Amino acid sequence: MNHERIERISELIQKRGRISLDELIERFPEVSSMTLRRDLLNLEESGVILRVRGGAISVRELSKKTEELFDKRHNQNVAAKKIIAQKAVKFIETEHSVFIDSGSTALYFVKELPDINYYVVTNGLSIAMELARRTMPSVTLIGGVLSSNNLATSGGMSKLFFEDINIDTAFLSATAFNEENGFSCGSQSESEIKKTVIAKAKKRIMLMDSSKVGKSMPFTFARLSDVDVLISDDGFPAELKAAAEELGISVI
Amino acid sequence: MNHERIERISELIQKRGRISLDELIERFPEVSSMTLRRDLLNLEESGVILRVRGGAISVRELSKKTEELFDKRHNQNVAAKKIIAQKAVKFIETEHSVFIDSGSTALYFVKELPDINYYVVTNGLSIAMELARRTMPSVTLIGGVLSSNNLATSGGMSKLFFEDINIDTAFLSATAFNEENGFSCGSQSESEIKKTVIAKAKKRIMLMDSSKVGKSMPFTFARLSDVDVLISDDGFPAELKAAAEELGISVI
DNA sequence: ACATCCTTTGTGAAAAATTCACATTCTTCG
DNA sequence: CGAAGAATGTGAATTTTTCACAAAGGATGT
Repeated sequence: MNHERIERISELIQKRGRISLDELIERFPEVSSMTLRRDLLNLEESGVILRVRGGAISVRELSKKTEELFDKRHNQNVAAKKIIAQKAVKFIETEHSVFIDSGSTALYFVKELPDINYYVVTNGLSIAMELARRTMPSVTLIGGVLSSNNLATSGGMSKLFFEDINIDTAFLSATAFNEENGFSCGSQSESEIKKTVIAKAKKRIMLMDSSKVGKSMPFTFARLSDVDVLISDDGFPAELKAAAEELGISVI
Repeated sequence: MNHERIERISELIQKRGRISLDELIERFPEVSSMTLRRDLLNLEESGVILRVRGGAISVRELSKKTEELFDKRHNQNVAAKKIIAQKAVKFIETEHSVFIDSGSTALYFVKELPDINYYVVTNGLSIAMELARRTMPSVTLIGGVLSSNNLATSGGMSKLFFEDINIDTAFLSATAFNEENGFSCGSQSESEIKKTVIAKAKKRIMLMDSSKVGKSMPFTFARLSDVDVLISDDGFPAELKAAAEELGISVI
């Protein structure tokens, strides 16, 4: 068995996610199709790939698929969130210290983040995990009690943390917004963190897809006037946009 | 398209992980094999399964495979770690406050943990994530700078955290141990946390598979005499066991 | 109720992919 | 060098999948 060829095939599949036998035959004209089949069988046995009709698929590719599936199930409005994320990335600058809130919109945001040098502070575990894969940004996690529904830390300890931290830009998210109650969320301790961040940050950017508008949650942590930039999607109500701009907020 | 049949097929595949077309034909004799094929095609398009020669495989099953693969690659000594984990679980008591170190042995440990009422403090993201799935234990995450190689927080902020925290039992892990340098690890800040924990905890339990013995890392955080219980696997050197027991440490 | 349209299902032939068994070539090692 | 064993090639046999079209079923509007 030619080990080098198998290795090359494996790499190819890892990189491309999926490959057809026909393409393998094209790329390795020096061996017969049967040999390539046997190579794939080999790789399948070692658990790296899965043979499917017509070729093979990388197991890693598959796990990515699972993630997407999971995403779709648990997150509404994926399209809107991705759009918001892309708009928000433009506000990232090198050498800046940024706070990133927990929440699923923020997760899409970090997925878009460039691999450049800045400092991230967050209370969201998923955010931290995602960023840990990168090389560049330094990530500081706010400590505290972990709430299992949103995988974010909060609580008295967390507030203590902020005393020594400076934040240039804060990317915040909210569970709900209406004109009467402003931006609100579902837990007291979470709202405390958000308040602290708002007080600390030089620039406050709110990421909120339009499905949150017109709703209300128990704990208000900010008014419209507390933010500097509001990023949303196409479904954002025009009258609210006007009202925000009246207050000097740029709505994107 | 019969939605109910497709649903039943999907469930079957989810439960069994994998199914052959022949078996489907047996289970659904009221429809033709072509229909079943079309059902599978459908499910594949919606991303739930993957069709392979002769049948189909659940995507979830595949991702489980990936995890195992990942485990094998990144963790040596899985068997030993599982054994250690099982032994360690016996030291958990309700209403206690326990610290769980970051590290892969600890991860196996939390997977074994019962779903009862106690308080967990940890600096390991994976640990926190795993526990967040459970209902019972309350999890407090130590804040600080996240190091991407072991997904643990550490640094000056972390130490501050411990001032208000009490720990009944600490489950610690080490990257290396030898008689000269004691228990050691690869980062200064990590060793600071471990030291703090050791100073705070009433009972100190070290989880260490035997492959770590006889090695040394740059930063020592504890001596043999600093721990109360040492949990390892069968490969643990008898003379070291004797030496530890001499010091009043119970070696399990 | 009936005709019409659309969707789902069934059928068997055609195509494609995969396996198999055996021949051949290439290595390696005594 | 020669024999044994591994790797590869070949073409036929087998299996699986696809395809195209027919039949059946169901909804809808007149």
